[in-house]
Amino acid sequence: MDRPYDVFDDRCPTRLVLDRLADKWSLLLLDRLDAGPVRFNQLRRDIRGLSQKVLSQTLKRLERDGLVERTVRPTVPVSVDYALTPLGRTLTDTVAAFAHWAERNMDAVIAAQTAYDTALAG
Amino acid sequence: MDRPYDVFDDRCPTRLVLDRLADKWSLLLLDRLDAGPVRFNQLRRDIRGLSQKVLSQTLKRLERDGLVERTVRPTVPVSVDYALTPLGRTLTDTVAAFAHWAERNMDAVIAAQTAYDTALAG
DNA sequence: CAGCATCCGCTCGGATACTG
DNA sequence: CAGTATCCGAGCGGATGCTG
Repeated sequence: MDRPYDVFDDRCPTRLVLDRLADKWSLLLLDRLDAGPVRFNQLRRDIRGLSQKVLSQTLKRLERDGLVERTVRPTVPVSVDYALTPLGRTLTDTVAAFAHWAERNMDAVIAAQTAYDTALAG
Repeated sequence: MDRPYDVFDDRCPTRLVLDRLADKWSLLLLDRLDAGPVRFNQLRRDIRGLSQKVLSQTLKRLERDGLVERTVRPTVPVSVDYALTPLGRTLTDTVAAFAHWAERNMDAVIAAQTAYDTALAG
């Protein structure tokens, strides 16, 4: 079969999707949602440094792309939780791999940075 | 063992690494370099839409983080090629998964977007 | 060929205040 | 609780021109 989509082509629509996914907040959100449905303010608390505005924007985009599902429960006051769709769930392994990579290889990265910087200074 | 690093903590250094990796151009570069060493202008040509300035910046950051190795060969004129380090190679599976995901699930994403948009319009 | 330097528009994203 | 609305500064990144 031929390749209908190619991320290396800047006119390919996959670029737009890649642009959304290749985002710090999107990755952290998808990773956090893997454990199960989470409510809005809980996400805000869990993902440190994520402002309410950006959280709202990012969730909306992920929902539009079909990765996240928004559920409103008619309590008083209203409660909303976010969960991964089946489509979104196909990404969690990859997303988790990313986060795990940073945490597991941080020391190697720091070492490389130090070596790089001292090589310039020397 | 305890967890020395936590990407959900905004004071954790892994956030900085995640920020670098969670970038469209970094992902495309790492993916492109998986096939083997590539020269500067070749990368520029292969990754459509990537400007020379951003290519240069991104390569330098990836080199500093220890993911990419820069090799200068004393030809005339000088030729430079970039390759993945062993550390960088530990990421390529994940990176490839991302790119492949976008290409393979594009139709589902488009369908979700259309449904989302028409739901708003209706 | 493989970059660096500069200019600059534009968007991202933080802070703040307000609503059902 | 779960958002929306607005303001605004910082920086990403494209365009252009120049170098060894």
